[in-house]
Formats: sequence, C-alpha cells, structure tokens
Amino acid sequence: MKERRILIVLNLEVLEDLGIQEKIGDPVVLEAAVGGQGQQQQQQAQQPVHQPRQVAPISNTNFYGNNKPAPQNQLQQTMKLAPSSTGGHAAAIYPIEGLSPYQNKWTIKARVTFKSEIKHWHNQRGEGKLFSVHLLDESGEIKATGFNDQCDSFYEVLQEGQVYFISKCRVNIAKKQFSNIQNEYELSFERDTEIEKCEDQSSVPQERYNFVELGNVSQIEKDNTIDVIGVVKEVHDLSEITSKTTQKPISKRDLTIVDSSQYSIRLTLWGKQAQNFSTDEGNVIAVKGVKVSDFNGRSLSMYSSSTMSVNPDIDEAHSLKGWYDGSGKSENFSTHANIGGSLSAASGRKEDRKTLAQLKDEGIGMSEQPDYFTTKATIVFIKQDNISYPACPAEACNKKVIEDSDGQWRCEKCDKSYPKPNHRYIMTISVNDHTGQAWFSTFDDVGKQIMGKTADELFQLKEENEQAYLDVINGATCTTFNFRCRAKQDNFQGQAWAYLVVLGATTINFTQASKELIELINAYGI
DNA sequence: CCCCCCCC
Repeated sequence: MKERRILIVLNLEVLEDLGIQEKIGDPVVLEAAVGGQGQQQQQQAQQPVHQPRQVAPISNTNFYGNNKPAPQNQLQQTMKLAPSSTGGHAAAIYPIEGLSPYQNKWTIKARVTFKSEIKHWHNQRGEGKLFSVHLLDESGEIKATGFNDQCDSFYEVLQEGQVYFISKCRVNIAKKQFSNIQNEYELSFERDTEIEKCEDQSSVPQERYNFVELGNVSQIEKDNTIDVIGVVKEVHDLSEITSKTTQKPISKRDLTIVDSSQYSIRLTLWGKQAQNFSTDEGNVIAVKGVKVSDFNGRSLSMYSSSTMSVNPDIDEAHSLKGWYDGSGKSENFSTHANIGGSLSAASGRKEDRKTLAQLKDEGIGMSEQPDYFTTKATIVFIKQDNISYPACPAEACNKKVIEDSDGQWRCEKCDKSYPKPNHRYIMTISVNDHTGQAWFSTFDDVGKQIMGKTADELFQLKEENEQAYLDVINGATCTTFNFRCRAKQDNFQGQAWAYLVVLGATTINFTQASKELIELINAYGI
C-alpha cells in the first residue's frame, strides 16, 4: 500500500481578509518539507520503473494497465477556484484523487463518463432503488451512487458525458470487489449534496484509459478488470442464453477484436449493450473496465458498468486505424488458447508448459502438493516388461485378477471369477525433448492412444505373432505427443523422486504448435 | 443501503 500522509487541520485563525489569492506566502510541497524519507521516495519515483513488456497492476488495486497513475504533483495543479454554486463563497475545486473521508469541504468538477440505469432491489434488509455514475477529472475517477430520494433528485440531473460541480457527498471506502473504478473511495449522494452543471464543458477529460495490449492479456489473471483498445474484426449475431443463476434469458453478442500485437480476442457484450451494438468491422473500439475471463485461454466480457467508445479521438485509436487499414486487415492473428501457463479450460487447473529439463531444475513433483504440467516430448523407449496387466472385466473395477487352477480369472475385489481378463496398459515410457529425458507412467487410455490398439489386442498379437507385436512397439517409438501430466513425490528405498503420470496425450497439431512457438518468440520482445 | 454481470 502506498504511503499516504494525512494532515488534519483542527483549527485556523484568519489573520487578515486578503480576498481570494492564488497562494499566500511561499508554500512547499509537504513531502519535500518532511525531508529524509520523503525525498528518498521522490527520487525513487523518478527512476524509470516501467518495463515495456510487463503488465503491472496500477497502484495497489488489481486494475492492470500500461500507464502509471497521475503523478501527485498534478493534484496541486488541479487546485483551482470554482465559481460558486451556492452563491457568496467561492469553493476550492478539489481533485478527485484527493477526496477522502477526512475532509468534507470540497467541490469536484467532474465529467459523468457512465450513468447506470435505475436499479430496484429487495432483500431481507429492505428494498429501494439506486443509480450510480462514474465521475472523472484530470486527477482520477470515482464512482458515486444515489439511493432512493437521491436517486429521484439526481438521476435526471446527471447526464452521461456532461461536466458538473459536485459537493457535499459522503465519502465511503470503496468495495473494490464490486467496482471497476480505480479509487480507494466512492461517493454516495446525500440529502444536502449539491450538483450543478458546469458552463465550461471542455476542460475535463472525456475518459481515462489504461490499455493492455491484446497480446499481454494472457499475463492478466482471470477476473481482473482492464481497458483494451482494438479494431473490430468480426461482429457475431445477437443470440440469447439463459442465465444459470437467474434462469432468465439474456441477449449476448460476441465480437472479435484485434490489435497490432497480432492477437485477437473475443469480447462478449450482454443485454442492451449486445442488442444496440451496431459498429461495423474495421472500426476502433476502446473498452473500459472489462472483465478478463479464461475461456479459450483468455477472453473478455463486458460488465453493465463497462463502457465502450467507438473511434475515440485519441492517439491509440488513430494509430490502430492506420495499422489496420494498411496491413492489419490482411494479417493473421493469434489467440491465447493453449499457451503455456494458461488455465486449462477442461480442468480449471494451472497447467504450465515445461521442458523436461525444467522438471528437474524446478523440482516439479518434489513437493507435498502434486504439480500439473504439459510438455511436448518424443517417446524413445517403451519398457516391454509389464506393458499391461490382466484386469477385472467388471465395469470400473480394473483390479488385477489372478488365474485359477481351473483357468478362471479371480477378482478379489468383486469376489468373483471370470472366464477371461481384460488387459489394461501400465506402460513406463522414456521420453526426450531437446532439453532432456524423463520416465513417464501411462495407464490404459493413454496406452491405447500411443499404441493404437487396446491392451487386449496387443496381448493377443504377442501370443500369435511376436514380430507383428514388435512392429507395433517400434511403430509407437519415436512418436511425439503433447503430454498432460501430474507429478507427485514418491519414495523408493529412502530416495525421493518425482512420479510422473500421463493424464492425457494429444498428437501434435503442427499449425497450433507453430503458433505457440511464434508466441514464445514474440514474448522475448524481439 | 446494491454488489447480479450471466453462455460455451
């Protein structure tokens, strides 16, 4: 948490009525005046802390972006004097970033960048209605909510896009989990809140963004909130789904957006935003406060409080449009599907892609908790003793069966005998990649994939035609797969080792594999 | 004082 100095003025005495002054005397910035630590912090702040390819959270929120928050000294610049909204006394215009519960005599001059619809609620604690707005000035942004009477008073007054003087609100600690606004605090309108439309509508920024390049979205964890800017590549038809939680139907529209990082990503719009979307392919959209989801590697989903601006008049939009109309239109785009370190949609577990050398170097499978990883490797050797075992043929039993003296196969677990067993693979294979070697254990499903035959078929073949059997083994050797594995620590004669079990294997899709390699190369930022 | 943000 960033250190914050609070100065509470308990009393002051007016020595002389000087009227309204820009400043009195020769005030100095508080931090510098404190000396020592304060100066050190300032010097640190001047260091180039920003690394180009890294996507760092802004301040201590989980809001990600490329821009640093507004520097503190901007706050002083924002301190100006406002025309009175109440007649008589002039009020100091306060920067939004300076609002806190410790000070309530302020007026902000802010643009409404978003206004929600009126929402009605009823729960065990009561019922009511509310609306909320996002307020922006050059220092920052804040959410403000009007409940019940204040909903009636201010809903029509506040219009999206307009600039207002606002004062006398309550300042509460923001509930970050419910907000995509970057502020420690949020406002609620009170009975004596004053809101007045500002004559000068131009001096407040339209919106503030912290764009994350589409290629960097994989670095953002699921459920975080980001801003993105991209060119609309595809507009999918409006569809309707039924919400699992509310059982209510809701409109949905998927867009595919792209940017010059040569990544495409799906952006889902909901409800009215989905219905009203009418922007054609080739236009730039800037989207603020969208949710990052892990579907298909990474995708984006609009909240009802997310906002979209079509072809905004900002540098990023102009350069993207230039890029797209020039070359981008005919380029190919990567997605974040199946990238190393992404979350597997199937299991929801983190499955890092590892090289075989990394397994050893990083001690994978040498800790209490199992590790999961994927790796691309080639089978170089299949151990032929114990390639399969005779298993109980009963559904989902799989217990090893023993042949009786009368030729029946006995299962201890089922307490039954069967005329013949069902063979199941328990292969141990040696795999290699360009970095090293490992032993993997595989069971029936994966064994079938590797051999292209059931263990029963292979067992039969070995009995009938030894050479044909060896041909199958040889055919499976030197094949390459993407292996999905679980690593668990085990002990053998007092020696700890990593027991690596293959949970699934897929053959190499060369198009996909090439894309992944290109992504890896791009990640070096060359 | 709401706080759900949906699907595959």
